[in-house]
Amino acid sequence: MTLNQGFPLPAEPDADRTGEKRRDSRIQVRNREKILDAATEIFSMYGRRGATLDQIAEKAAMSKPNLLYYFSSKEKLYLAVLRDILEIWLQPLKELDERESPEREISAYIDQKIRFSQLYPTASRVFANEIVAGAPVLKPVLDSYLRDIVKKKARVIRKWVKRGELADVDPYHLIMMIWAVTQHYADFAVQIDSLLGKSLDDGRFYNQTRKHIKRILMRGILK
Amino acid sequence: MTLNQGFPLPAEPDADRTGEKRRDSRIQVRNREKILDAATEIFSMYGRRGATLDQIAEKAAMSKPNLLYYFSSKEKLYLAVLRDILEIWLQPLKELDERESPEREISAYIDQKIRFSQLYPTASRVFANEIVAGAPVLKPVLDSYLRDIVKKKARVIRKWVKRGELADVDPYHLIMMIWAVTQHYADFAVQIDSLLGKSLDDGRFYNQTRKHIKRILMRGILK
DNA sequence: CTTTAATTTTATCCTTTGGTAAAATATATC
DNA sequence: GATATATTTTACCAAAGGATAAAATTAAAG
Repeated sequence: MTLNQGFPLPAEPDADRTGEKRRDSRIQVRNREKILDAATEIFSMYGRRGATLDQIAEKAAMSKPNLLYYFSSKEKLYLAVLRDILEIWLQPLKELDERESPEREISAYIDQKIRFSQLYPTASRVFANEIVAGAPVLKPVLDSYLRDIVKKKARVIRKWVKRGELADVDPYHLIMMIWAVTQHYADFAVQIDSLLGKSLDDGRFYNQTRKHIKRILMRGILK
Repeated sequence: MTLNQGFPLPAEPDADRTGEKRRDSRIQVRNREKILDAATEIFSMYGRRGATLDQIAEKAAMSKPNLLYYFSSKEKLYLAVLRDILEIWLQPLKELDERESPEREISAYIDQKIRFSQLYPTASRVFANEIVAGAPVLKPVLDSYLRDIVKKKARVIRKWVKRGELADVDPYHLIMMIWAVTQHYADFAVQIDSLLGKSLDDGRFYNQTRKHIKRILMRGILK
């Protein structure tokens, strides 16, 4: 993963990459990524506080002090992980385009969200964990960045409603409904596995899920 | 809270209430409940592993050893909290009755679920946390108890479909969709607060949410 | 090949945390 | 109100966990 760019989280103020040293060596890149992947997994299982550097270091196959050489504290590492996630997470929403039909746009949005659940279930869980925990770290971002984007997109949906292309739905509830349903398949994957013995990794199941969600939701909101 | 009865989690084998002593004194009941409430809150914020006995004890306004007098370990306390939650959580599903119309039954089910999200948001979050974390403790319960109930109720839904009272929906996906959407309002409450400045505590918002969810879902699944 | 800079390891520190022991206090029962 | 039982407090402990220092090793540059 690691497509972190221009993200609105406080760009870690220092310690990591101070004073604009020579940029990431090959080894630097490889290890940072190894750590971020390991951290994502451990944070998804134990949460920001329950996760330990020992576990992460072990999963990343390096010593704890070595890990701390790349991310100077647990908190910074957690931040780095979240930064990566939020960017991917929000991308699809930004693409909702009022000039297209709601049928096409919302359908595509659901597709992308469920795709994300398939591709990055662990990342999704780190995010879920952070929010369920009360967003101790992300709260400011939710209050500003997320809020703005969603407000903008709510306007788009409202326009569709006014044009009579969509039933009279509340934009916010609709968006949250889509989030809830699509993320559920990543966040509550164990439960789904217990009930059905399936996961989104299974291509058949993935498609069945996708279609089912879309069928019900689209029927529910189209005129 | 604390309506724990006949729950399928391993009835704590000993240590608490060994050898059938004289039953809970008034003080016993009061303190157990105080602790369970505090624990629910702390576990919901920090997870099973991130939560500390110190925090829980402080919130319950007693010393740590005193707390340990009532629940002999953190793990036992966590179990006790989960036990309480799961019972309430599953109750509504058990009530789905094939002899009634799906319109009425599913509508009532959604009502009950969203009600639970309003009444016990913190409990819901402890549960969410446990599942997101991979259900380290509840997995066996999901694999047996939950699985059986859901299987039974899936049959009910399938019957409605066959009778032509319901669109051709997959029962499992439908159930999960309802879970996802209703629990979302408790589990991701911070996010909703960030976006809308509202919570289910607000009676107006509660009703608007309830109706909106039902409108879309019912439209989506009724013939 | 050196020399310099980047990376990794080893040893260690201090704090937090789950849990225990035993004394002290309060409550209930006769 | 004395005795037994239940509850609470105080004082600890060992292990875990985040973090640092400094030595050792490896890689890069000239």
